[in-house]
Amino acid sequence: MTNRKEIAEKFVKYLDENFADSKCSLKYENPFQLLIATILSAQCTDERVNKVTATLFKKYKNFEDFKNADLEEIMEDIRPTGFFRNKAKNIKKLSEVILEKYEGVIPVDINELVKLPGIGRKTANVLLGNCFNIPGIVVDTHVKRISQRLGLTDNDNPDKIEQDLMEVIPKEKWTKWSHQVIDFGRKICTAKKPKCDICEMRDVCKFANSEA
DNA sequence: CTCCCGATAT
DNA sequence: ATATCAGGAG
Repeated sequence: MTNRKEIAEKFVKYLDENFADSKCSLKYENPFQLLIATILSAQCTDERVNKVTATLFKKYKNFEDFKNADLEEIMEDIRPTGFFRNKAKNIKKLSEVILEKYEGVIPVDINELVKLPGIGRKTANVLLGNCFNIPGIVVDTHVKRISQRLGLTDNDNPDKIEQDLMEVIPKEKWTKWSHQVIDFGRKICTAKKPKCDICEMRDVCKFANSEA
């Protein structure tokens, strides 16, 4: 009998041994840049986001630049990241709100952040964890898939998955753990053909044991 | 639940 | 051709 807490402990240990130096793979120099980069990262690889932001941040250096920019032009500038119409609208609107309601300062509070257009708990937790040292579990596509495969959650809703994970992962590890799971998801526990043969979690993994 | 959406891997 | 990528909003 291996329960969730035991699986979580084993997983934390495994990740620390194999993904010790995982960190944010989005490139940024300040909270403004990480916020924009994370919005762009929805359903897009970080590699592509980095390619776009490399030139994007030379043109747009702060929220004023996005607020004053033409919407159509922002769309073209971020087009390769996909969902470019929604993302451009959200970035422009969010820039206006931060300037007008928050006096140009990003609110360091998840309950305020998620009120902003285009920002959900995933994006908010990325920003808070990496720029402000506020622990948060980032439930993205990798964390969701792997948590379900390992049986760390039975839920499909990201908010509920986040709650389930907060119960079994030590709070001080939340941010680091999220980066580690994402690296694990990219290299071992991939969506398509997971490398169960070389995965040390195999013996406690429902998914691995349900495969042929 | 659906829609938004381009680029790459399989 | 289809699945997938650091999701969020209506």
